[in-house]
Amino acid sequence: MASEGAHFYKQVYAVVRRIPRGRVTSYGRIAKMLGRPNAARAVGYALNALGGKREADPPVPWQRVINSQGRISTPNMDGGADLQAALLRAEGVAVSDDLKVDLSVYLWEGLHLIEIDDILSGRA
DNA sequence: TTGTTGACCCAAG
DNA sequence: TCTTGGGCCAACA
Repeated sequence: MASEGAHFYKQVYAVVRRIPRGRVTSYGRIAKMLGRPNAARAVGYALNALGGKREADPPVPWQRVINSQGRISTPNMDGGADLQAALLRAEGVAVSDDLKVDLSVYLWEGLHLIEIDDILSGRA
């Protein structure tokens, strides 16, 4: 594979970038894709680091990542949660007043670990 | 190396 | 629906 030099962060970002517009997925789901079914916290940590800049280069659609309850867990500070809801709505995702998304409709199943490897190899 | 923290997940009550 | 408690992982001091 493309060397394990790729850190967990990179893998997380790679997967998040593959989330189709108008779809959402959960932290745990991403973690499972990376072969770490219980590393949801680490995923959140990665996105938290990204949140500091709000956008990275290349950009990461972090707004499409929510918790398994279909609820936006982004900190309200800096209007993060509100911004996320707005961005999702702009993509056609229905977000309730409680910042909840119907996963039965918008959930993105995700990729398989083997596909992740392909992406990290640069052949997306 | 240890302890703490975090945009989590799951099961119970 | 909300609150607890336990657990797993990665980054940081």
